[in-house]
Formats: sequence, C-alpha cells, structure tokens
Amino acid sequence: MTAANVPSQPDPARQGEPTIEDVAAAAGVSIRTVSRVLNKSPKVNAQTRERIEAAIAALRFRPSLRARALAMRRSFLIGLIHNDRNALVLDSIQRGIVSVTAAQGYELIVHSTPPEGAEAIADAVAFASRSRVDGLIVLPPISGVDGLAAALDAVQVPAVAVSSVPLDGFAGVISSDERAAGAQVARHLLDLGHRAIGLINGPADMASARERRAGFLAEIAQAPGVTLAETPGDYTFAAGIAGAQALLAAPTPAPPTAIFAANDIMAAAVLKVAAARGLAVPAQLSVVGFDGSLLAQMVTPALTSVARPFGAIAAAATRHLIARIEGGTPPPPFHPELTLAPAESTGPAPR
Amino acid sequence: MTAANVPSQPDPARQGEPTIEDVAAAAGVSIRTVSRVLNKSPKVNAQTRERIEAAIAALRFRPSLRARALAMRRSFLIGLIHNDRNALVLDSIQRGIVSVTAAQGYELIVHSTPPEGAEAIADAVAFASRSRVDGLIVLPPISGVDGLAAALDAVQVPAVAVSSVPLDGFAGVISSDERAAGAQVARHLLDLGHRAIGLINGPADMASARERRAGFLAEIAQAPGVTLAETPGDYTFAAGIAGAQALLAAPTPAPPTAIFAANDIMAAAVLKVAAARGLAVPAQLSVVGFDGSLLAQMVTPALTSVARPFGAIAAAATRHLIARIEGGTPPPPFHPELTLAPAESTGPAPR
DNA sequence: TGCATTGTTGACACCGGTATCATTCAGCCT
DNA sequence: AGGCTGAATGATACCGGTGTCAACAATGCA
Repeated sequence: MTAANVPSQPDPARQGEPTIEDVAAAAGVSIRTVSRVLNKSPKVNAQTRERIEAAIAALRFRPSLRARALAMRRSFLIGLIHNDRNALVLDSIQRGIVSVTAAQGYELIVHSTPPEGAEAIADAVAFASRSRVDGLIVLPPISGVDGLAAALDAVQVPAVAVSSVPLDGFAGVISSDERAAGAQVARHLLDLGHRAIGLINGPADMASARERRAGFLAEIAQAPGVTLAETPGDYTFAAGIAGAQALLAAPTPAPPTAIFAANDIMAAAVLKVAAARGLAVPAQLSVVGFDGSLLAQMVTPALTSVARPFGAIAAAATRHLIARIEGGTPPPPFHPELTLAPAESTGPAPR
Repeated sequence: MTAANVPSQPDPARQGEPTIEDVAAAAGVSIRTVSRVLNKSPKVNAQTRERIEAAIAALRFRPSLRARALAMRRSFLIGLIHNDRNALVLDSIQRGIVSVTAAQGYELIVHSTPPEGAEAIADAVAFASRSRVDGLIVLPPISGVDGLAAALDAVQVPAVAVSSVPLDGFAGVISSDERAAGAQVARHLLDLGHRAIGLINGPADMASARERRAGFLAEIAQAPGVTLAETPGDYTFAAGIAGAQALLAAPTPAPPTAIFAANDIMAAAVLKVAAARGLAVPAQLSVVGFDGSLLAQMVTPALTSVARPFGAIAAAATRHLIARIEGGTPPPPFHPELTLAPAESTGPAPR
C-alpha cells in the first residue's frame, strides 16, 4: 500500500469535520494507528507515520477535543477564576496563560465572578465540577479565601493560586520577595530625602500586602527621624481617594511629602487628591504605586511603581499546573523580580 | 507568586464523578429516562421525574459536558477572540459574556492573540476548529478584518462581531449611532465656546471610527468660524502622544483649545502632553475621550468621555450568538446609547 | 532450526451522554 | 373482545477518540 491513493480533496458529500476514521481509511491503516500518530507514540513505523501525516494534512483533519476528552477523562481545559479586582491586569495575565496553554494543547476557560468571601468557594467548586476543567488558576483576592484549596482538593481539581506569597493549602509555585519590594520603595523615598511619609495599605487579609508593608516599615524604621502615617486600603480607587485625603489632611505628625500606595489604582487616586489640593507631583508630593500596570504609564505624571511581570507569572503558574495535571515534575518555583521603576511621580523632598 | 493546592489521598470509594448510570440505578430507571429529565423532556411521568431528580440531588450528579458534547455534536463552548487593543475593557466584556453564557449552560473560552491583519483570519479559523467551539465572539479590531466572516462561515462556525456598526459579512447585532456620538462631542465643545479644535482619529480602517469622525466633523462644519485640525491615530497611547504633540505644536491655523481623542487611552496621552507643555486642563485645554473606560475615571483630571456600555453590548452579542447556535430567533439588534459624560477634563474655552 | 524478544499493527471495549426505534401498557372505540 | 392510540419507558446504536491486549512479522540468540 502506498500513499498514492491519498485523496487531496475532502469528500464534498461529507458533513462536518473529517474524523479519525476518514484519516485511517485514506492512509489504509486502522484508526488505532492514526491515534498513535496523533499522540506522538514512538511505536509507529516511520513510513506509516508519514503516510498518516500526509492524510491528516490532506484532509485537514483535527482531532475532536471532546471525543478525546471523553476517552481520556480529561478535558484539556484550564479554568481561570477571577473577580473585578483584576480588571487592569487581566489581559496580561490571560496572555501569559494562553501562551502556555496554546503550546501544550489546552484551552483557557474563564469564569468571571463577583463573589469574594466564603461564597467564592461554592462558586469555584460549582464552576469546576460543571465545566470539568482539568485544573484551575485562581487569582487574588479569591485565591486568599480560607478553605478554598481544601474545597478544590475535595473535588479533585488541581489548582494553582496566583499569589506572591505562600498560601495556606496551596503549594508554593511562585514567590516574590514582597518584603524586599516594600523596602525598595522605602529606600527610594528616603534617598530622595523624604522624612514624612504616608502609606496606603492593601487589604489586611492578603499576605502579600502585609509582607510589603512589613518590608516598607522595617526600612523606614532604620532611618532616624522619619514620621510615618498609614491608612487601610482595599486596592480600589475609592479607597485610594479616602486614604490620600486622610493622610494629607491630618496635620499630625506632619503632612507627608511622599505617599506609597499598595497598588497603582490607589496611587492614581492619590494623584487626583493631590491635584485637588493643589499639590504638585512630584515637586510637593511624591507618589509611588505598585504593579507597574498599564495605568501607571498612562496617568500624568507617570507613576513610579514596582513592576510585577504578570504575564510571566501567569505563564509560570500555568506550566506548573499543567505539569501537575499530567503527572510530570513541576518546574521549580518561579521567583519573579519585583523592581522599582522610577518614573515621573517621585522626586526630591521639598525644601 | 503562585501556589498549588496540596493533593490529598483520593477518596478510595469515589472514583470520579457520578454518571448518569449511577443516577439511573439509584432511581430504578433506565439511563434514557434520566437523560430525558436532564433535557427537560415533557414525556416523563411526574412521579418518575421526581424520583430521578431526588437521585440526582442525592448523588450530586452533574452531567458531563464532554459526553454530552460528543453525543450532541455541540461543545457548549463559546470562544472569544481578542487582541491587546482591548486590555482596558476586556474585563467588562468578559463579564458581560459570562453573565449570559453561565445562565444558558455555556462556558467561555478565550483566545488572546497578537495578530491584527489578514493573519488574524488564519489564527481565528485555527482556533475555532481546534477548540470546536459552538460559536465565536470577535472583538475589534480583529472583527473588522476583511474576509473574516466568510472564513468563519466556511468552517461553519457561527460568529458575532462586537462592533457598533454593521460589518461586512456579519449580521447586524449591535448598532450604536457613532455619528451622533461624534456630533454630541462636537456640540459639547462648541457649547463651551471652543473655536479651535483638534481631533485625534481612530484607525482609518475601522468603520466605527470613521462614523464618529464624520459626525464630529459635520457638527463642527455647521458652526461658523471654527478651525479644525486632525491627526491619525490607532488607539494606542503612543499615537495619542504623537497626535497631541502634532496638534499642539502646529501654529496653523491656531493651537486648539480642545482636543477630541477617539478613545480614552489616546485622551490620557493628550493629558500627558498638555502637562508637559504646561497647559492646564481644562482651563487652557479641554480634552474629550471615548469609551468611558476605567482609565477615564482614574486619570486626573477625570476625562469627559462618551460612555459605551461594554458589558451590556457583550451580553447582547452573546445572546444573539446563542440564539443562532440553537436555531432560535435572534433577539432584535441592540442599540446601546452612547452618552457623553462630562467630567473634569472639559471646560469653557479660554479668553 | 527453534524460540524468545522487539517492533508494529489491529480488533474491540469503553468513556458518558443522546437519538432512534421498539416495547409495554392503559384507556378508548367499535 | 379485539384493535387502535398515545404516553411512558427501555434496548441499543452512536458520537470520535483512547486503552488494553492479542496477533503477527522481523530480529537476535542459543
């Protein structure tokens, strides 16, 4: 049997996509052998393989993901659970994920959800069992919900939580030195001569935000004569407004000449409050954000911010997840650098 | 920054999810009858139905999407194709889509892709046939690529293009009066007394941008003695910078006192250029954006912009798509209002 | 030459649902 | 009573792949 009889045109009478059976018939082999070629099994004769590959190409055959899913009891789908706190970086994250999934034969299925608290667990579990994804990627703040890991574990869905610090129940896959990043920001401001500094925190229940704060405070504590005021925040623009107003209005100990906001959104809010109070940035007030998001570059002045490589982080998380799904050895933990990128919003302390 | 949940020993008693067979056994009926209940077939005795529903609840049975997909030759998956031009509004759009898909038993697969031109067609077709989605939602600017509709049609994938104007080959699903919106912006600026006006256009190959421009120009033309200067743009920040510089540097006919940028990103860039040139906004220069995105609210001053209800638009497109997939009658075209939301970036013309 | 080994390949069951068609049974009509 | 009708239900093929295991040829070795 030669490859001569491989049809070059799909049978016009056929409805829908060609199946593995069509390929087998065209190549003169059994479907099982075609399946082996599809799965890159080594135990196929080189010539046979070529013939089959020719038939596949000629028929423009693409294996049905759903048939394969049913047979293998795997869906080749990876789920992403996120809520609206991720709006600004969602695109970067999804691109990072898709760059990996596409290369590995998986698809990404997204679940945009409002809930944040315990409700998030039920929501995640429902999604996981409904969609039958092979694995789940969970973004903060949902990934920080207590008991989420256990719940997903109970329904046997491998999951990775995107979080820069170890989370209870989740194995460490990525870890950034948030503490050092916080210290880096403090050092930057101190070096510029600031001695009255304000801090708008991230959510207190997020470990990464706590770490960042700890590093920031520790560095500041080492500098003599620096006064620090801080306010709570939850990463929203409104919280940034409120925090900035509180910091700038309070005369005790002294109005800050620099404010570090725990993310870019809140930092953008600081810019707005500063403008409203007639404070020039950075001449009279320096502002630092965090994340290095699109927003940081688009506001005026551009925010000095700590860049976080969301795409690379998401890609690393995805690789880890897929390795676990396929029973391979997960890649070593990824340690993305958090680097301060000075821009236009920070400058020497006034006077 | 990621973590994976720690696997625990699988429940030895429970191998995977319960199947329709388990339910049938528990209820003492055949699987076919269970299937009928699942599909809400009317020809099932009320008592039988109750018994089966009880069994389903007791076993926490959820039908396997992939088995159903294989049998029905439908995947219950909807694909979203977009590129990085959509970063700022992606979250809103996805939420809009998911709000509909979730209610109708579909899931959303996203395909983040770089290509923009003709390459996008091949990419989209490859994605569609690989993932075997039931339908496709395509965002601009990809949705505007010539021949895309035909290509998707050839592979029998229903698709809707999210676009505010009719696109060749796509059924009209959504239509906003971009022309009126453009006129609205012009009117706003004219009413404020501006007589030297700049325009930074959107991509010339996007019909919506052309319409918007036409409306804007037409309205301006009706006002006597108004000078207009325009520059091309492609919705990127860099284009906004370049456009603003060109408009503000050119002394002929007169430096504009107001600039309309075709999207918020470029408008934010105008703010930056204005600041660099020492122009106060809105005292010396008014700026108008378009889209009403997150960015518009977060920059300082907040951008006067034309709000576009992305979530509702995406939801409408999704409803239309699902109706087509299921052979129902699609809902009537959605006509989202484009309303100018005056904010802080526009004010009376100087002098 | 005989036999174990390795490399290729195919037959067939199976994944978990749905579709088609047959079957059963009660009620109704003549 | 017999036949017809329609509602409820079941038996079984089927969707398009993969897994298991057996069959078979070619090769290596005693």
